[in-house]
Amino acid sequence: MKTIVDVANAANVSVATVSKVFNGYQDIADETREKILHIAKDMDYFPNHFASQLVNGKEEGICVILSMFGYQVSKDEYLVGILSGIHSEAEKHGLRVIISTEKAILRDGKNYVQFCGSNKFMGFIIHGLNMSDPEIPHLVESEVPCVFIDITIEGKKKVSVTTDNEKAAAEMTGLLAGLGHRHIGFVAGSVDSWVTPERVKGYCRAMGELGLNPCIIQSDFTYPVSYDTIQEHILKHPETTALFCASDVIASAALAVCADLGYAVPKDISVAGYDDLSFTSYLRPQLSSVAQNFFGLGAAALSTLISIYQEQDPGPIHYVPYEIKMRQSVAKNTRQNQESL
Amino acid sequence: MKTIVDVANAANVSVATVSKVFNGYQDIADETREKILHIAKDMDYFPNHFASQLVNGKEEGICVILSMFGYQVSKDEYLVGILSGIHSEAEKHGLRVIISTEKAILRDGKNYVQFCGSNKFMGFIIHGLNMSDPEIPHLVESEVPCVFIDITIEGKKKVSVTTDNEKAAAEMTGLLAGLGHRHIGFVAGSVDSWVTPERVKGYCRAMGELGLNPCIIQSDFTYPVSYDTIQEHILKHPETTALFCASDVIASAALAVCADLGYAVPKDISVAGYDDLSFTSYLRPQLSSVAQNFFGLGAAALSTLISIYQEQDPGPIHYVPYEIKMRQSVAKNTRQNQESL
DNA sequence: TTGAAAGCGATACCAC
DNA sequence: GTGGTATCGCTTTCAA
Repeated sequence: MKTIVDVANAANVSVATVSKVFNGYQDIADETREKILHIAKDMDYFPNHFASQLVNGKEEGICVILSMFGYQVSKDEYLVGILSGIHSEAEKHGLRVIISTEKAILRDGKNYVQFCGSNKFMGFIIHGLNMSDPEIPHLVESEVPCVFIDITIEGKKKVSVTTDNEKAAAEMTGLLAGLGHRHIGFVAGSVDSWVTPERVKGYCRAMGELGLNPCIIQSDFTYPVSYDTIQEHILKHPETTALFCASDVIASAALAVCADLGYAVPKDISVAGYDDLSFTSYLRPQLSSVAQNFFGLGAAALSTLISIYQEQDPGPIHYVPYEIKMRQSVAKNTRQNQESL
Repeated sequence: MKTIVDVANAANVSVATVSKVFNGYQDIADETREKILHIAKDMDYFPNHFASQLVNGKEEGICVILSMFGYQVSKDEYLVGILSGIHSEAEKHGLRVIISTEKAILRDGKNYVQFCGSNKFMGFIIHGLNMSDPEIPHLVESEVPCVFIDITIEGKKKVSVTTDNEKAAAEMTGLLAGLGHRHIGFVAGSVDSWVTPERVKGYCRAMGELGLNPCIIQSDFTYPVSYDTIQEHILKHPETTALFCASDVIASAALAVCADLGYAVPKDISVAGYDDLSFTSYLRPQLSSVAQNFFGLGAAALSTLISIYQEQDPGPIHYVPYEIKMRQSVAKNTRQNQESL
């Protein structure tokens, strides 16, 4: 690989001059600049990033920690949305983004704080964090800027970015009730997920305010478990006229259960999902859902990280707007089992 | 941030000793090593990555170029599969991976070759390349190791990694024909995608070998366009008993068209997709599909890149095995319009 | 407008 | 076992 010395020699100037050209200094003769630029391009020279970083020590990278990355299982579309949002925003600021897993960071016996310092990162964006990781407390106590997606963690220079799950769940519940539904079941996702209690809370609050009895159907985020759980529930509670599911995958299972049990959606049962992944509109009936803005979540995570890094205080939590999409799978309640009225 | 000097001072040793401890040298007294390690951890010191890189110049990073990243539109689940595979493999080799877009690389007037050299990357993994990019020819002519996913490009240290689209399409076509289908339509994706002609070729070859008339329905990879195109075709060609779609999204549209037109799937029409994204099993009927191994594609891309980098010659193209998943949406042809027999 | 030279932080060879 | 120091490639101040 060519170095600045090679370019300087070829151009018959000093390395200082070459350096100045690449760093936008204006006190260089146009002729000299052109010559240097031309020669550099010709030999595919560009300043060694490590050497530059070493001397002018400005951090210009951020690290995204994706716990579940590197495993066969992780193939969820929303991750692409988040990453895409992060990149889009990073591009605007000229920041480079490194995606890593805990395992990769922790190798060689180092911890997150050391890793950040060693690489001069502005901070971390963390998603899907495994809270049992013993190194996390140390990170949280440090002053390393961190943005957590979909989980709240308190600490200095620590901010959470998420959808307002409680509000969204409450709103969807209200909409279902507004369509005349009284027996609205909520199919909850995994208990160990941070978003689960939030969504349950919103649902329960809304039901309470409406004077309705909440009914939680505890499932997880997988299709097969959801299918079985929902089927069992419907058989036991035929009075159910609406199912609000904590994810679109769960909602797909609900749709399948209804079809297999001979219930028409939305005529007999209304079904709503959460996330609004792209396949929801491929389903028949098309799924109503709480649309999370994953791209926005990623973009917000990055811009929040920048502001923490710049010593601003954006507050402990930042909500990214959601949108409720009503499609074919939800309709007015037409069944007459509204004994609670 | 603390430097090696701070640690050396605190431990009352020289910087050389500290350096040796962090580089696994064995000629250090256990006692000294422990002391240094302890002090370092205590002040969250870890060798500055840029300084280390500068002196021992071993490249240990690879760059993934994702053209369509950073845009709202890209939210396809398969990207996560590919990235996940790349990361999984990178972790094994202790390589760091940088994900970037052309735009981010090309800023400051540099090109791909310069970017690679400046960052001491082992090479690039490129997906979704925009071939009209004027800088690409220069990269291809260079000796920079590159692995292209789903596109073939010839050049020194240039290898393609892909699913054998032609073979897979031919195989699926053969399976459909084996079930008695004679009028098998192929719904093709965007013409400007590299995989499209490959899949068309496989389909046509199989049809030809079976003595059947190929019938290409030209669409793109979007749902709405596919819906309209397929609907039009079915109305014009009611003899069609099977639709082989170039993607699962297209196949979802086909399923919807059939439902809306009153055709039962698979009784009246069989439908097959391509990709096997996770939502295919949420559909009713569950979609038969050519399952691409996206994780494997990513992992293979990285290991191939390593071998090119090491001056091995893995050949111009590497195929990652696919799998054909037969589910509910495909069945034996029961219609009697087999006039071509 | 250009260049000499002092570092940036870490590594590794060579003495001791 | 430990330490002195040249060196990696580049940036930037200061002089010329």
